[in-house]
Amino acid sequence: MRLYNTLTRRVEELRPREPGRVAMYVCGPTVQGAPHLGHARPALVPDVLRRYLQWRGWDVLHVRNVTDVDDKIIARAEAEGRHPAAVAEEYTRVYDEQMARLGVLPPHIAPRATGHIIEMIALITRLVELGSAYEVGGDVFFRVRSFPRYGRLSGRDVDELRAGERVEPDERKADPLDFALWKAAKPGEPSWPSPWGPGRPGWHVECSAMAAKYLGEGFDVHGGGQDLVFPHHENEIAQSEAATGRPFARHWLHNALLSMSGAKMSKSVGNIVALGEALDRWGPNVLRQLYLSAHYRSPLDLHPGRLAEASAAVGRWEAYVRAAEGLDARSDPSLRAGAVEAFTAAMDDDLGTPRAHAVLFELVTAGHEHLQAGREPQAAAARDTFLELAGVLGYAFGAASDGARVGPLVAELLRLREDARARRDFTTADSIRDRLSEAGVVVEDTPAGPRWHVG
RNA sequence: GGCCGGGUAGCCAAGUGGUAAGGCAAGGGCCUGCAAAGCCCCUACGCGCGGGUUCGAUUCCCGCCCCGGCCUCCA
Repeated sequence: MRLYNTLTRRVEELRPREPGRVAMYVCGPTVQGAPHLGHARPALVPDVLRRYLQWRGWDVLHVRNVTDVDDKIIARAEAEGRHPAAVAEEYTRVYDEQMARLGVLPPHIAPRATGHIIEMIALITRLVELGSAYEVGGDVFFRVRSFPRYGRLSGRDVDELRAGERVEPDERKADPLDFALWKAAKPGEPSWPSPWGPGRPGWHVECSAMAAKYLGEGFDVHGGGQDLVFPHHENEIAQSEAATGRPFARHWLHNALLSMSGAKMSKSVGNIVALGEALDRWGPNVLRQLYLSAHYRSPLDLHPGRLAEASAAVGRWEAYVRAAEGLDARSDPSLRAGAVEAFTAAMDDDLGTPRAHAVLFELVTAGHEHLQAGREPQAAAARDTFLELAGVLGYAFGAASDGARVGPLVAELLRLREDARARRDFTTADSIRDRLSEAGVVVEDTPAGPRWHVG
């Protein structure tokens, strides 16, 4: 398995600390509101990596944190007259629920920042002892220039950073580059006791503390959105490595961002699409197809028509699964072997999901050809291989349970329609089909009789 | 200004030092009572622009242009 490593700017072999066992930490949500389409990509990319590695027989330990204390959560709580923890709790649930709908496997551990204040205080204390951090009036800052490798991940030179250019720096900092590890409590804000007085943690320190707690030093993969490379991940490295003297994470995985018709997705532009609404409208497979149709390191631009394309693609897949339903599974092993080889080659090469999609399309085309030629074992093998590989990417093709309750009714109507067709009463036959279509039931005539599905 | 991505057909998107996967859309055909689904055919003399290296470059090198991101606790 080869993966691009932001740290080295190269595609490198993924060599886990323990052979066959990958420890992965991914930056999760700040639970300040409902997730939007942009939040889905950094959840889906690690999900696909994890599913693929597991399919290849590796063990994966997946940790994704929840940032449940932060300025925006506090601001929202204040505006709504609620306790910040209530806001965080609500949106943690919303996030988990929507990730489940998207088909993202839940992480094995989902630590919350507020549950790890003690670990963070211990880390900060250590940094203060070592001289890497200093306290000023209840705040504690990390001394960036004390960490020689600062800037390595993001390719920045400390002397060229324009800290303070866009935002007035806190004048108590010894250096404008320094960042907060601990923030003294302000009235009305949540706070915890600490050696520096009541306060709350800075953002970056939670990931350092929680990754260390659950994955230890030098774990394998650390992931997140590209926008987190600087300063968040740079700061995580500085804090962690300054404290331990050891490498923090071996492989840094960053997904490119999403744009909407060429524009950044942001509240001020007003082009945010809520993940929940997109799921309602398109369903998990279509969204997943959309995200995986581009390589994870390429920017993904959404515009009208893009979702429709993904929907058409998934529709083609679903149509084959339906067409090959019920075929005996006496398989043609050569068919699976070839597809698996192409699929594996694509995925091993830095998670080449677009090429993996091509393998799926080719399986579907081959399957239809076999089906049309009456070669059922091969058609069944194409279906089974398709379902297996699509499953590795997280696609789910369940039975059409939606229609179960109306099945007998539809069957009766189709029987009436067949009678009409036998009489060449096409007006009645088409009327029945049209009415079913209006109700969401698609009818397709085949040599073996009519088939129907919801959709 | 610095750093990081990206610029391949109408749209999306792989890929390679030797002549461009796959999908969507469009067009033609087959099948069908008509559809739907499916199958077949068709679609980039060209891979942002200009140089260079080479027998040969879209793929390597140099310069430039355009788009996006980060440089502020944005996924």
